[in-house]
Amino acid sequence: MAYRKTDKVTARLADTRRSILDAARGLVAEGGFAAVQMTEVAKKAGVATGTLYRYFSSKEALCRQVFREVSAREMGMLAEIASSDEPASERLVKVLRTFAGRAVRGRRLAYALLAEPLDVNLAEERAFFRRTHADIFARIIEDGIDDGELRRIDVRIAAACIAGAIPTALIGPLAPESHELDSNPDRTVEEIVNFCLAGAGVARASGKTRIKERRTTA
Amino acid sequence: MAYRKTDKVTARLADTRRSILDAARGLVAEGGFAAVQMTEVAKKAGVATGTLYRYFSSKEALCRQVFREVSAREMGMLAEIASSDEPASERLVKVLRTFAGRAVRGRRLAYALLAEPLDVNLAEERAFFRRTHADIFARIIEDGIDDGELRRIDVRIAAACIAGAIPTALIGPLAPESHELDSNPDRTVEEIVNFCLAGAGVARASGKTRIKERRTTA
DNA sequence: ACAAGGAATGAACCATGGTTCATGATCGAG
DNA sequence: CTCGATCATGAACCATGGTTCATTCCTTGT
Repeated sequence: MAYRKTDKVTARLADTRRSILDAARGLVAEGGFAAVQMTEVAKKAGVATGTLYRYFSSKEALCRQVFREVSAREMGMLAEIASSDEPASERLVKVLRTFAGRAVRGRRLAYALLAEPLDVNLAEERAFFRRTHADIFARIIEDGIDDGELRRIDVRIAAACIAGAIPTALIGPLAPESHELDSNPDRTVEEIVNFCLAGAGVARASGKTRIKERRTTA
Repeated sequence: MAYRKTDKVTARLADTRRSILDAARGLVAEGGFAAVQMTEVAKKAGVATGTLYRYFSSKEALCRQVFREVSAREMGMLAEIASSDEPASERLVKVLRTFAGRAVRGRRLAYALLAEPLDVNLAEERAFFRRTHADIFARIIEDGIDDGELRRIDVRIAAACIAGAIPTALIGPLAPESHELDSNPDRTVEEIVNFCLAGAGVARASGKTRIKERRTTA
């Protein structure tokens, strides 16, 4: 007979694959998908460029995989909260806080996932990611309406609004400057969450918002 | 003496410049900035590719100019409404309706301006465009708060939320499918506007104000 | 009409960066 | 140890699309 992969080899292959994915993910975390160049990935992973193509059929395939892995973690987190059995408004608050909070803390990665200019192939992946978000929001809002907790609105549109408002307010070019954000991310998150809740018709249980600053932009 | 541009020549030059810009704008309207290729622009404008470089120093310069011209019209429109002396909540409603309404009707162009993946140079231009939007929203909200019409919120964040929610809900991958949108764009617009108003704390006075929106569309 | 520019041309050029492939190293089985 | 098969290598290749520039065509003022 000829050749049959032994476990050790299989493991090594898996390792290499992992290290390629890790390298790519690292580049994304540093400079977004724009910074993913095959030569760089190879260098960082400690393999030759040609090797990349033994594990991924193309740059696109590699990037897709990275996108999936990174986004899966986020989605899972939100999905879990969403499926708890608390009242809808409570779940909504938690989901929004988690979404906004995680984005604010991992801004670079969040930017790559949500807002970075990227080409059509990856845009597809992002579309899925966003749709999933929106679905999670929509589901909760729908529950809330069914239970009479929320006023009747078009859940899909409200969900889309939320899915757009949060990233833009946090990480888009409109976002408060980084230092500002870093100095008090929780305030910002809270404010954004409030906007979305109000938009979705959640009667703001918490009475205190204590806001002082009110800045006119330039 | 040698040569001095005559008026006729100056006019012709201006014409050529215009036709180049128009050609580029046309391509943007059809396929976004991604569809702007110098050879295509030249063909469409009826000139040689080299000629383009007599009028614009680079592709980037051309695209920037196109972006500015297109976005200026939109911003002017909103700014005008915003500066009227109606009560803030009224202005806010009008501005949002106009923004959303125009985007929905010129979805392709709106996509190019607001959401299309584009490279950093143009992204700068877009950032300015968005910031201006947000400033307009912020100004109105601030007025509303000062007049006691709106509850106190962080105006910049609310403005950013609005600026993010509208495009996403309308033209992003989350948007209702086109046929759906086309069949009843006004409903969708109204629903989005409602979300934003609620988010900004406008007590929905709505006895349904039928507003004739201004069309100046290209 | 003609000389002296400016304007227009478009094929050639070039930079970027993804992909390939001939070559050599490594591995499994007999 | 040796053979056949797989894996790894990285320099060469290629496609895309923006930019250049030698050449030609037009305009202007005498």
